[in-house]
Amino acid sequence: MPRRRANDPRKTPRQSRSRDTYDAVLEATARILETKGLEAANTNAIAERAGISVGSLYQYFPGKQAIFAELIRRSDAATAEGLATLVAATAGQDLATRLRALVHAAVAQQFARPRLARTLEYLEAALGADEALVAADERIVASVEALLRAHGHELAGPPTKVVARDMLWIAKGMIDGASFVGETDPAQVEARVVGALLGYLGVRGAGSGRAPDARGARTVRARSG
Amino acid sequence: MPRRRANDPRKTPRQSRSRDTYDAVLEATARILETKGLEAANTNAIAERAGISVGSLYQYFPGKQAIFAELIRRSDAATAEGLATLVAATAGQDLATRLRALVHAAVAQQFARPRLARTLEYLEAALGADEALVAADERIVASVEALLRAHGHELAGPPTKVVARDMLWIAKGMIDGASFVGETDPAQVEARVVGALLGYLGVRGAGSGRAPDARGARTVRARSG
Amino acid sequence: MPRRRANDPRKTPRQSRSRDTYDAVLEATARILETKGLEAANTNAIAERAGISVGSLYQYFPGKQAIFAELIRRSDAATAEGLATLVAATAGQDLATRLRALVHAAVAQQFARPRLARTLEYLEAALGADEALVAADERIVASVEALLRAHGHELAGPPTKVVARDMLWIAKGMIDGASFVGETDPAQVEARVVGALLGYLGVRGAGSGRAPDARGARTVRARSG
Amino acid sequence: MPRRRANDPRKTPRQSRSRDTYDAVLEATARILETKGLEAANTNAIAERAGISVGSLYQYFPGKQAIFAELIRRSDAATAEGLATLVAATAGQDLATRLRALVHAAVAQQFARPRLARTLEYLEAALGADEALVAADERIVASVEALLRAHGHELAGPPTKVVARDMLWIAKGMIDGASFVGETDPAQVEARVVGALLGYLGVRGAGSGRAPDARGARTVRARSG
DNA sequence: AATGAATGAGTCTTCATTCAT
DNA sequence: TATGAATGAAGACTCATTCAT
Repeated sequence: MPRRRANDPRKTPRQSRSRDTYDAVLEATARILETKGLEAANTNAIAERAGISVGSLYQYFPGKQAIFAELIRRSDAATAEGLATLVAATAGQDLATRLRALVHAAVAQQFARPRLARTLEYLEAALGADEALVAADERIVASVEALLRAHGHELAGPPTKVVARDMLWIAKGMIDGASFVGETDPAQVEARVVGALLGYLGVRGAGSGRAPDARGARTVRARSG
Repeated sequence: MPRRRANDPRKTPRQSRSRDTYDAVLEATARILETKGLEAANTNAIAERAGISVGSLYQYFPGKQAIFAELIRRSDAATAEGLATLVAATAGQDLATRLRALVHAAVAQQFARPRLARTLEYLEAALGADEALVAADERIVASVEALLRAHGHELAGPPTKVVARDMLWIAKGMIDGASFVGETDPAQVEARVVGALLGYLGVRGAGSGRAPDARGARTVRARSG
Repeated sequence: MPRRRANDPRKTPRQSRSRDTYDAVLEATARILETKGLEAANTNAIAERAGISVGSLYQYFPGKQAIFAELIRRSDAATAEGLATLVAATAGQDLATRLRALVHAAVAQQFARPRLARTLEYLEAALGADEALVAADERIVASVEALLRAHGHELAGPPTKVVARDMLWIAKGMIDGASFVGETDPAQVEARVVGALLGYLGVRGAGSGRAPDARGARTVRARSG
Repeated sequence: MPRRRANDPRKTPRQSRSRDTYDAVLEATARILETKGLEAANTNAIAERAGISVGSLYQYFPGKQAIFAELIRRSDAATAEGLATLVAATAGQDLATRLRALVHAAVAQQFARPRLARTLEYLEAALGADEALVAADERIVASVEALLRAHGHELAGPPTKVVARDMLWIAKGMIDGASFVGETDPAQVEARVVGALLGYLGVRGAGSGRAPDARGARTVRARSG
């Protein structure tokens, strides 16, 4: 429910002391969301967890929603950043290898704080878009698009942007699902996600140098059906 | 404020009058979730929308959470039911066709009430599992497993159950994403999802009788990377 | 500070039970304003004094300001009503006598709850006008206008309406002042106010049958100045 | 929240720098009261408007109430001063002329900052009397008393002090009222107030050299009533 | 069974005041 | 002396739940 006030932070803290307090609020909120969920994330609890008073909290954020908004912004910005970095760092390698790197990072993040990720996702939808959010999202999609173009995807099928988004949703869906169901081995998840992405692209993970079935990929015998 | 009481409905109403009231509460809740979101779904609003008094509401449900829980249960049960029916109804057809049928139904449901679906999903995670929920989930997975087995999947790769789950998460991720981003053409989404699922299974949609790139599938040229 | 919500009561209570609660809130507020002042009139205190819970208070009023607004409305309506009644009841009597009756009532009201009257006055200005308030004010002025016309005022000087307003302000100023300074004899105040009003109208209280100086009126010898 | 501390300023600043800061606080408060009202006059806003820090504010005033108190004191002192000066300056002129001068000043002040005047009045009543306030009030009344005595009022009617007070309240009532109702022409108001005062004193404004009805005074035909 | 008024704990937010720097 | 970050008590308002009718 969007409040009347904007969800932008009240003051951008420059001094390190302020910066610390600011970050403490965000981290406290993240911890509460992770451990007790959205309902437990009230301003008093956040302030207490951050080791400050409610009054101080309101000196940095105009309201509770703004804390959530900033948390989402940071999370999305970090993802965008990480993705771009990884895409750049793996330039020259083959597609499967590069995807594996990206998926590895995504899985790691989700498995670190599954509930937080899920809650922020819900909040992102509930709070409504925001310039910064849209920008981060664009960067994320752009990174994947760049990757696809580097491997010749633009030649066929739906627009690259659509394909990039689909890949992101596939990965997100599978990773969320796995963590929700309680899977414990990130490597297994990772392998299956990469398999799914390559499958979606119509590329069998041939170049990976190992049997496709080893961990993730699979084949369905063409039978009666 | 989540009470310790169970989330089971207070009584399973047999009489049709009671049944109507009970359903009215659920439908009212669904409508509010869809149109105004979780924050607006308070017991007073629900009762009013359902055309009854709060007191009556509490005659059928032990608390607000129980209404949500039942909504989720029904939604999941309906999905399980529908899936099983579709799988049975399409017996003998080829895999791609059968998947297309399933995905079609899933897309239709999500596009009908996107916000409701997303909110229930969040609530399902926030409220925690529940016998009935687990049961429904099992049935859903089982339907897909059956489908896979019918087409010879059990022979290779990860356990069929894991594959089934992955497929469900892939579909859910893509469909949610598409509706979130505001895609308007269900057919497009459907085609891409089917493509992704077949790709994941290592089956190129050859049997579908039309060019794979037409709507959903795509190929990546093997290049340098 | 006008709140976002309107200052109209939430529901106009028809049943006597509700009506009682509604009135209890208003009376409690009046009592607190009279005895402890505006700062002490918080919703918790009001509810407690009214013998109800805060929740109930909010079932009848959308907010604190609305309680004040209604209090003002009632006070102004009562004044308008009383004035109109008195003017009608004294028809046929001479002007001085009629004014005396009006002033008598005004003094009585102010002396009954001086602080309440003053606070409501402040709030009326702070809250800003309101249809009902304006209407009551019109009726009040109209009563005095009628009185003036009945005694032939319309023939000379500023518009009757302006004169009527002046008279009201004169009376209000003097009565407030007297009660503020702590005067204890209402009769004295009353006599002086009547004298001032007649003097303003250019009518010496000749017809009153007693020496003008007896209690209120006075004469200044025309001397050097 | 009224603390128990006295409302006296913390220190009477002698140095001009301190004096400036002190005055800046008072002026800032006055401006806020005038433009945004009492609710907006919080210490942070005052300090900001005064161009100082809250800390500094508390170096000069023991609390918020003390600022208001000093503002009232100054306002009343200025009124007392102005009145005394005007009375002295107009010595030898006739009563109507002298009253006109006083009323002119009063109207000018009220029309300059109507909301401020009204709010201070409310605060004066709410905060309760204070030595300095009482002293200023005595001086104000004394000025009017002196005026009356100079024109022979002491010979008849209620004590001169009472008459003086009445005159002050009449003027205040009318002027406040006029500004509240939104009258825009100070001259009109002025004329009517002078008329009312002379009428109260039993003096028709004969000496003023113009028709009494022209602007302010009026006559009521002695009719039946 | 149904009603809906009543409850009051809990939540968000403000702001007068203090105090470390 | 000045600063302004920090404090936390207090206040407005909501809403899940109960219960008298």
